[in-house]
Amino acid sequence: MTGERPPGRPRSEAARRAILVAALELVAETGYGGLTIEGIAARAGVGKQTIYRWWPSRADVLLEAGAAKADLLVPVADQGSYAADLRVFLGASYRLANHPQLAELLRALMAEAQIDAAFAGRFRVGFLERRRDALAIITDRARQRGDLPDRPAPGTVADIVFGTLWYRILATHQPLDPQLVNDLVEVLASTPPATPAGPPAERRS
Amino acid sequence: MTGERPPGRPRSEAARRAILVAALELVAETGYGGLTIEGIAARAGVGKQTIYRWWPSRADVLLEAGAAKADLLVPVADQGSYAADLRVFLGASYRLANHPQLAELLRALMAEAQIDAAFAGRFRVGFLERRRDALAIITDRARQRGDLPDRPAPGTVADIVFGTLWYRILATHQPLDPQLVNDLVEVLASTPPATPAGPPAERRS
Amino acid sequence: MTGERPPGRPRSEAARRAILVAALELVAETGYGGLTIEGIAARAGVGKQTIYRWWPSRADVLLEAGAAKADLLVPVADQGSYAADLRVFLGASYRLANHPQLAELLRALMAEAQIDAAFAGRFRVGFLERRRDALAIITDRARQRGDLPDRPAPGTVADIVFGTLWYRILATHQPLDPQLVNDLVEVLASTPPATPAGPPAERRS
Amino acid sequence: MTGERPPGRPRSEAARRAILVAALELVAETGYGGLTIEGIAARAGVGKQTIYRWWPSRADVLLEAGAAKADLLVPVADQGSYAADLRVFLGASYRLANHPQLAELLRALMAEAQIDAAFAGRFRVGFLERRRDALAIITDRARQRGDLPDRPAPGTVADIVFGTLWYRILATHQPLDPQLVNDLVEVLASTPPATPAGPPAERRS
DNA sequence: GGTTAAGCGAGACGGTACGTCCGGTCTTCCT
DNA sequence: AGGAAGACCGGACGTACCGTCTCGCTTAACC
Repeated sequence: MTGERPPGRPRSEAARRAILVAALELVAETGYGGLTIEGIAARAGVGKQTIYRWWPSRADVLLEAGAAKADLLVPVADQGSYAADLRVFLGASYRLANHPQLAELLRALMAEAQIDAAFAGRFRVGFLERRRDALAIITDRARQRGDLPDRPAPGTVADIVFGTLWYRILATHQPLDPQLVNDLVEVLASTPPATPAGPPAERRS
Repeated sequence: MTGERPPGRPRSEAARRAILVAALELVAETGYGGLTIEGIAARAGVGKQTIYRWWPSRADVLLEAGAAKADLLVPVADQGSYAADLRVFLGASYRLANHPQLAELLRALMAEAQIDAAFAGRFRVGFLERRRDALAIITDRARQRGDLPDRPAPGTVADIVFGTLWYRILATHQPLDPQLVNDLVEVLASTPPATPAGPPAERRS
Repeated sequence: MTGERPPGRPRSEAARRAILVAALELVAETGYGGLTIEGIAARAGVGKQTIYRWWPSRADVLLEAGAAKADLLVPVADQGSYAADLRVFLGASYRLANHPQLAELLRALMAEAQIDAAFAGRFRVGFLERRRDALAIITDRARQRGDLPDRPAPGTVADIVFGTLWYRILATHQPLDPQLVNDLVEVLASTPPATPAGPPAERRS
Repeated sequence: MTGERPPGRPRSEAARRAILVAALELVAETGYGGLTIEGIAARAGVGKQTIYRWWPSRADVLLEAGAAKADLLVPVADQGSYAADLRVFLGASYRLANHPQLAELLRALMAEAQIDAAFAGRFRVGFLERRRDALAIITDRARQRGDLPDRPAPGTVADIVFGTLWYRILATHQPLDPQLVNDLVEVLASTPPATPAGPPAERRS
């Protein structure tokens, strides 16, 4: 059976949680530049070795602390149309990124991915691709439904959507903006939010 | 007169250049994580103090080394239409970001901006805003010309264009892609590829 | 009765012996500086707790491993005269200390005694004083026999004899030397080699 | 010329002295087991690197701190006879070793020499051999003078003298003892301190 | 034959110090 | 006054062991 216990003292769930909480608090308070393994260990009341035993770097601690949240909090339920699905997905994503603490965490993860190539891989698999997969559910459904525009391929849609979101987080520090959601939905789903009748009147003057 | 020399020995141009070259080489060889002031100084045959005297951080050395290039190499000359202007701008930008050495430099700058708030400001003013200003020339010209779509506001266009570019650089490490340029131009300038009536003479990059 | 068994699982003699053997091997291979509780446990195939349960420190493991040997192997049988007794005692002691493995062990014990005061007490009682007691048998017998010089008191004799032995072990790493035994016997038992009248039958070692 | 300065900032004499003082204080207060590089650095107000730059180990700091003292404080001036020279030398040595602070230092050095073979070599050359050389001055003078007993060779005299001294320091912690000095002088120089007339009356009963 | 009690291998835990790296500052002489 | 050299104080790194603490599992004696 797979349920067998390995020998020896089992891992402390309390220590694991204390470490994740301490890391999130510290990155919110001091920024990623001020985040150190020693600081996390001290705040969590834990030996440094306990951190090194389970995570390869401080960024991996943050990754574990933050990865699940995005999955759980951004819905991909069917809203009846591609445009509606996209709008709900974008709105939830942007709302999430608007929590200062979470935005700081995302900045840290992306920064570390630029510095440490090994972490970049784990970040891609454990976070970025998961988010793309979530969006793929929406585009797949739209294709089956028949209301997916055929020119910006789903992969390009993901590049544009996540690119715009990340740019706001990393470069302008203003992730949320309802108007931006409207513009993206309009541009990608060709469905002006309030004017469903004459969509592309302003396309060419 | 402003042209008066301050007393004492003038700044060594040779040292300045050796430092910039050493920094670029090192960031290309070892990545930003392996870039240190001591390493730059050793490679450039320079005292550490000489670096600290003129730059606030290692990232600022890179910023000076790389900032001017983008300005010079991405043209904003009038191509006759908004779509054409955009296509040329995007193509040049993407081509630039496709140099591995330059992409590594951009990754380093964006990473440091997430870690060091003071540098983030200098990076915004010295690089990001300059790129947005370049794009603004194109949208301003399009507005005067009359072929600027009014729904995605110019600022949003910049978010989408640069967001997609940066996302490719930071997250997927595949910045250049002619198809992506096509899709963005189509989506933002409303030039469906199925409309051969338009002036897509410059489509081939 | 004292022979009653306490409840619970009895101490494992196999583990005890494995620990003593592992400690002796490791101290011989890596020196005392490379001897660790974790290393002993790993080599002996034993949990660390099993060592901590029975010995206060790694040095006490060595003490138990090596203490008995000296008692057993250095004879104090009556040789007929103080000089002869002394000669046999010294010869055996020096010969013992000439085993490299045992010398390394003695060095370790004396070193730890300088570092850990509590161990120093156990070392004195469990080793040093036992050796002095063995020598005291010889001096007592000489006093009763009447051939004990009265000026270097027995305690001083012990200081000189063991001092010289330990100095050779600790400082010069050349414990054994037949000529040294001769000199010490001559100096302490007043048997000038130039006086062939005396009973130097046992001179040749 | 040899007096040329190397380039760069010269070594700080203040830091060097602060480190030696801190090490001596700490070893006296906490014993060698409680002496750490970090503790020395903290007490001296010095970076750890400054210690590692100039000394290979904490014991070498103590060696430098203590080595010169013995040379300076134990006189080898001519007292007119071998016995008198020896008595003065022994008295000064024992008096020196009776300073608790210095005795603790000597214990630390000898202990470390048992643990670290590389340090043992430096200790021998930098301390032990120097002390033997000092004693050799006395035996050489005695030989020239003609009052050196010929049987315990000078090397053996050194083994006995320093052996007894070290044994008292390491094993009994009672280095000084005027009676011990008398006994050693008598035994090695065959000159009872107050009874120069009938030297060896009690030699054989 | 089940209960109780302790020893045992294993290994995670909170700590402390290690020896190294680098940051940013300073002190020296030279240009 | 700038610059090369390099020592300085400081702080975090990642590692090695310390001595302690759970775990599940023997291995006995006792009921």
